[in-house]
Amino acid sequence: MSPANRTEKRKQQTRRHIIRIAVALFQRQGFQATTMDQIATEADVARKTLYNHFPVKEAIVDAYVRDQSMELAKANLQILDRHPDTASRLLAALDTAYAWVETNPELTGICLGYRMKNMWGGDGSEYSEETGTQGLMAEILRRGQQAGEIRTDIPIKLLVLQIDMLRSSIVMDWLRDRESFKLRMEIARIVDLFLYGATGKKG
Amino acid sequence: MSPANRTEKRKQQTRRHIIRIAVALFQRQGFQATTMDQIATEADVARKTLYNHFPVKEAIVDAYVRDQSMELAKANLQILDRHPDTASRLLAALDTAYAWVETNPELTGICLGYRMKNMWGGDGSEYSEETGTQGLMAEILRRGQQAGEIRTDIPIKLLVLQIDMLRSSIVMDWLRDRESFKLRMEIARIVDLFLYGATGKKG
DNA sequence: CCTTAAAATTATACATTGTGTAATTATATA
DNA sequence: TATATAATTACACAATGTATAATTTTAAGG
Repeated sequence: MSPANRTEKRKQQTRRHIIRIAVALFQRQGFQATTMDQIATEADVARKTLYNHFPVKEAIVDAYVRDQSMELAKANLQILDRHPDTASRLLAALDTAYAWVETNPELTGICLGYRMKNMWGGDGSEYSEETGTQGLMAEILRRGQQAGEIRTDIPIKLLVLQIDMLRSSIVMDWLRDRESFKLRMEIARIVDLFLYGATGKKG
Repeated sequence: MSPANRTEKRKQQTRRHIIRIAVALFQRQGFQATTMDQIATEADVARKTLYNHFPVKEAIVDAYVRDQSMELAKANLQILDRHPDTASRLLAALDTAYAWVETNPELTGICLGYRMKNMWGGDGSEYSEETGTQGLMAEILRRGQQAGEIRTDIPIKLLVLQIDMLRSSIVMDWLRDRESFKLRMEIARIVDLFLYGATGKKG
């Protein structure tokens, strides 16, 4: 048998345990105020074990958000068929993503910052891992291409990045001043920008 | 007289001095291999003085790139009139920006990572400071709006962010594998994507 | 010129982060 | 049971970034 039955299971178990403990601390005291030492003590593991699983503190948040994103995306994949075209599918998908953001503003900020840093500063190994939401977006765009609604001369990866950036920028603005506007009211606008570009001319 | 004549001048002087010494070390040994201690010693200032001017090591690179960007943009502002429309102006502006990136790949990566992290993770104070290139882009788009080529229902700031992201993503790909394509060959494609969106339909 | 106030630099100590190495424990395989 | 592998652990360490107070430089006023 491969060395990945009880060993691997146990490893994933402690990994999940660390995430659970850490996120609870983050939500209670804030991310900055929580030290790796504290997480280690609270989770009853060696500090080194934390670093075996997560290279930096932000990576714990990233892992947590990825898990959440994956679940959200799975649920959303099934309701795509209820929508007739790319525009409405994007609207629906973004709407649920925003709902999560609205209830987890702190962690969202940490996570976005971490991913952006890795996307550009890192060696690229991290960026390749698709999150749930990104996979969902890719699927929507793929269907759009088949329907002739989305251009095919741009790699889907770049299109996903672009819509992701637009989404993130709106989230960013909202994180700055949460009272200034309702998050989902901006969705239609950025979807339109994404689809028809800066000229706004619709064929 | 305001307390900002000799004092401020002297401060900016040490600031520039630090940047000059630090960047030289980065280019000689690499960013990671250069410690703040080393920069302090080499620049003949206290380590604490570094942190008075720059909160983290990456901020030194950011400051340097900002200076460079400002000079590039100043030169470019004057040749905008030679180009007839928004598309060709964007092409020209991006072209010079890429030229700089091609000769400074290392620092570009560090700088992008730092800015992205601050843009989302930080408190926003950093993001508001426009770089030279961003100011140039904003000016181009403003003229485009006046000429009726660019939509006016989206804040220029968001449009600038978007083109900046597209630009950065291409740079990122290029940093990963510098032989895979010529950087400026991709310019026309992303300008087109920016102007006409994911549908690619041109009015 | 001398004094005082403000600002920048410095010296020092410190908590925290992240890494490297080797010892220890638990699991898989033979 | 014996052995190899993988995870966890203990320990030491370099470097980052922060906090505080002392010291120097400059600005402003009598």
